[in-house]
Amino acid sequence: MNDRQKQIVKAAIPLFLTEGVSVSTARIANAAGVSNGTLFNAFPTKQDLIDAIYRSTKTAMFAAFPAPQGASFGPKLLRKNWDAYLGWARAAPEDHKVMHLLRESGLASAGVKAEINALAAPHGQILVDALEQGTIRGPSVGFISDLIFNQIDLVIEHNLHGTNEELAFDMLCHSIGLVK
Amino acid sequence: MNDRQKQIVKAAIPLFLTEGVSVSTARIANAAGVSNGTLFNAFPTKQDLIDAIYRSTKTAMFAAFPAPQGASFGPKLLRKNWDAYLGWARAAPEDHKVMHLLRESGLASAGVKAEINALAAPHGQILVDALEQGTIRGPSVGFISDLIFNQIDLVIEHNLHGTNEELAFDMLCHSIGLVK
DNA sequence: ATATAGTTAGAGTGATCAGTCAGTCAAGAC
DNA sequence: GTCTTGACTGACTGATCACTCTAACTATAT
Repeated sequence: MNDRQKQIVKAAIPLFLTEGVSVSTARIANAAGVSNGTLFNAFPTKQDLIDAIYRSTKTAMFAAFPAPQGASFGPKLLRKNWDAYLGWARAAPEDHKVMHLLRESGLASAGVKAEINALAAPHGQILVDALEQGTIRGPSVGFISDLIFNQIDLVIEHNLHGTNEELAFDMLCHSIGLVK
Repeated sequence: MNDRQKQIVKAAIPLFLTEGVSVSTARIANAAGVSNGTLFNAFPTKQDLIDAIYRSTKTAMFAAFPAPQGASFGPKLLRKNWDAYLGWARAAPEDHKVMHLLRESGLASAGVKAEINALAAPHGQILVDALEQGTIRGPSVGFISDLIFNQIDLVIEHNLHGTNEELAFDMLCHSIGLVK
C-alpha cells in the first residue's frame, strides 16, 4: 500500500463505522480529501478498497502477536497473546471494530479472507501441538482458537479491567482445561 | 404480521444470506412472488422490512426457550436452554444466520434491538439470581449471557455433535464455575 | 347485477450509486 | 525552454436504488 492508499483506508474506517456498510465511495473520497477519480486510481473497485481495509487491519493485528516460533504453550504464552490482542484492539478500537464489521457483514471478499487465514496458520500450530500433547482440551483447534478470540472480544465489548479482566482470563483457562 | 408480511419476510431471509446485505427490494419482491408495490404496501420502508425480519427471528428464538418463571439455575437448566437455542438454530439455520447478519452489519435499527432486549430480560433474571447466590461466577450477567450464546454459536459454526458437543458444554460449565 | 372498499400490479420518478474520461498540472530529463 | 510523464481532478454516465401512483382487480354486501 502506498501513501495514497493508506490515506484513503484511514479515512474510510471511521466512515464505515459511523455511516454503515453502505457508505458511498464519494463520501470516502471526500473524507480522505481526495477527488472521486483519485480514489479509483488508488483502488480500481470499491471491493478492492474494502479488501484493503480488511487486509490492513488483520495484518496489523497479527503483527501485534509475539513470534510463534519455538514457544511452548502454557498459561504464560496464552496470557502474552491475550495481552497482545487486547492491547492492539484497545489501541486501535476503530480498526478492531471495522475488522469485525467487514467480516461479519460479508463485505470482505472470500479471497481476502482466505489470504488472511494463511497468516493465522503459524499461530494455530502452537494450539495444534498443545491439543495433541493434552496441555489443553477442546473439540478442535479451530474451536479453541475461536473461543479465545471470542472471550477477548467480550472483554473489550464489556470494557473489563483489573480483577474483572483477570476473572475472564481465569474462566478461559478453566474452559480449555489449562492449569495456571 | 399478516400473511403477506410473513410471505415477504420468508422470501427475504435466504436472499440476504446469498446476495448480501445490499439486496434490493425489487429482488425480494420478485422472490416473494409479489409486485414491487405490494412489498411497500406490506412494509412502508425497507428498514421496516429489515426490522420485521430481525424481530421475527428473535421472537421465534425466545419462543424456543423454556419459560423462565420459577426455575432455579443449575446444570440441568443450563442444558435445557442450551438444547433449546441449539435446537432452534439447527432447525432454522437461515433464521439463525440472518439474525446475526442483521445485528452485526448494523442493518437492524437501534429501536428494534432495544425492543428485543426487553424480551431477553426475564431469562436474564435467572442469571442475576445465580450470580448473586454464587452458583455461577463471572464479571457480569451480560458477560456470562454473551459467553453462553457465543459458545453455542461456535458449536453450530463448527458443526459439533455427540461427545464433541458434550465437551463444549462441559467447557462452558467449567468456565462459569458450574459444577455438574 | 351493482356498489363499495381494500388490495395489487407494475410502470414511473427522482436520487444516488460505482466507475469513467478528457483535460490540468507539477516535476524531472535533456 | 521545452518535452515527457504520471498523478490528479471533477463533471459526467448508465445503472440501479427505494419508493410512488393509479388503473385494474377481487371480495363481499345488498
